[in-house]
Amino acid sequence: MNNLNIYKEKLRESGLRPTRQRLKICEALFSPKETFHFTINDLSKIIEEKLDEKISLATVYNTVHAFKKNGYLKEIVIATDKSYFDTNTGTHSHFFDIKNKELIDINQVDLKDIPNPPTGKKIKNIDVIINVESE
Amino acid sequence: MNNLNIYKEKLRESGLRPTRQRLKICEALFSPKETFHFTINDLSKIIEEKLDEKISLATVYNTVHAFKKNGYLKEIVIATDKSYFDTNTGTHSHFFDIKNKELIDINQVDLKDIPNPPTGKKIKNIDVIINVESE
DNA sequence: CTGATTGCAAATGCTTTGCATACAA
DNA sequence: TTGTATGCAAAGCATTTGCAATCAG
Repeated sequence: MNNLNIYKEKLRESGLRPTRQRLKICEALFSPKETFHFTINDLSKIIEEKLDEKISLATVYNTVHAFKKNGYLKEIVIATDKSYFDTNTGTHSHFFDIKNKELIDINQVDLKDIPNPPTGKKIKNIDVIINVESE
Repeated sequence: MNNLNIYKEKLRESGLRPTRQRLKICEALFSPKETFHFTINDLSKIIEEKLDEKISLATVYNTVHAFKKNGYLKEIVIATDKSYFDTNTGTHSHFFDIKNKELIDINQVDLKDIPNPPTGKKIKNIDVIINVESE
């Protein structure tokens, strides 16, 4: 695997030891051509079924959070009971179909006017979710 | 209490029986002059401490969901592990300070261009959350 | 070696459910 | 009376934690 060394390097840069588990997780997340959305449970299943490796849930949680902190993943805030993540870390927005929990990336939606934040606070980021439903 | 009959009427209109518990919840939610944000647990505490009544959590959950379904409450989608609700049911947006879990209402933020939804789907509503942090 | 990482199982916290009891109409 | 609502405790889930065993450097 050629990407292996890239992943190792990436991890080391972030002060994360390139363990077998983390490399598998990198493979699952970053080797697909297209970016995608997933829950922790999705990811765990992908690794188990497609990459033939069983990684403890605790480790998957740890790693996903570490990756998020280092900017390799983004969390998507939607009206669900679980956390969704996105391997697309560029600035963009989403359609969300709450019925089938389907997420679709779209170009960033710009606002007409960005309101001034309360005194003493600064804007960190803006989440825009366009909720849709089947007609 | 003068509002009592208004609440009773409102509940009946929605096919909800005006029980003692539901009326207390109405009082907690709709008698304050200002709208506000809350979690189920917040609401439960308010009723217990300020209205001197202990209502089962299950009932509070039931009622809040019934009120949401009938449009008396809105749910706010933010990056937290619990559900937040808003007694302000008008169209508006929010600032959210993730550190202290503080929500602030703002006028609705309009988008420059609303992207076309995927074929066969229609837009239901758009959530805009402006995440802020203390400087 | 030595601290970082893993994995398991237990714990946590929010929310939902089942079901007997109480209540509104 | 009769279906609705309540309340309790138990169950369900997603997520986190504690800690001993394992691994990377």
